[in-house]
Amino acid sequence: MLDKTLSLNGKIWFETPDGKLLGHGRVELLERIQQSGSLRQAALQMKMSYRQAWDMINYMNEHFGAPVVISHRGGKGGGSAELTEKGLKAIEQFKLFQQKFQEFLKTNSPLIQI
Amino acid sequence: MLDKTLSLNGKIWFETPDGKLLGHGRVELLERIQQSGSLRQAALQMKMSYRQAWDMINYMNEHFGAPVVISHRGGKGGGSAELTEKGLKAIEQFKLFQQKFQEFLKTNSPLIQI
DNA sequence: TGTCGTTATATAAATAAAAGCATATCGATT
DNA sequence: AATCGATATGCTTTTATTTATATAACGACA
Repeated sequence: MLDKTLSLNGKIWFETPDGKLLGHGRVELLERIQQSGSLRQAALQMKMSYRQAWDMINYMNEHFGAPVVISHRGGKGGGSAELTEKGLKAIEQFKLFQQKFQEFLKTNSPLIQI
Repeated sequence: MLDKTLSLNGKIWFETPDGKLLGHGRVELLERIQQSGSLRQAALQMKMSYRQAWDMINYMNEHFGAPVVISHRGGKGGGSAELTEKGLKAIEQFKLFQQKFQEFLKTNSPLIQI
């Protein structure tokens, strides 16, 4: 019998041998940094601590081949953060596979037979 | 450029509106119950506490349309646990989609371009 | 050169998750 | 009816994770 209350879901991410590198949450963080130009603002928008956001960016900067975010402290506005080409490419690529994955879920979910 | 150290990975699960219902871990637990006929043995094999294993089974029994495990206490051996048809079907179904998902990852992972 | 707001970082506090412990319950077998 | 080992479940303790707090560093600009 087909159970409509039962659905297939999941998540995907990019990883290196060291572990997870980029998933949905970090992509959203990168996008908000790109839009606001501020790590602090991005963290606030996502209701996460600045510390956690900084740790995420720091981890990515150290594990992608090159930094995904360049940050500046001091100066006008107190400081800022901006995405690198690598960061932009990472977002674009993840979204591509994310879209494919959503299609995978959408086509397979209705096929559950329990 | 193609980065061989970067790969696509992920996980899938069955869920109801109440949340996750069946993923890799619970499937393994069910399989070990099926093989050993004992919740305790299954928990020990997976190095998890009996309590945690019991909670998992209890949650599934209450959220699948019908129980996935029937347990008996007392009697010969002190008690036992066995999978229902529903439980067997759930394992089978999850493994089916899991296999499809692994193919998805395998074919897409080499396509990452960062 | 003093101010400002952000980045950067350590340390402490608070939450949440997991594990461990204790104990009751059960029924075939002896 | 006494025994046995597994199931069932509450409660305590421990561990891990997250969040909060404090403080230094920084550089454009007034």
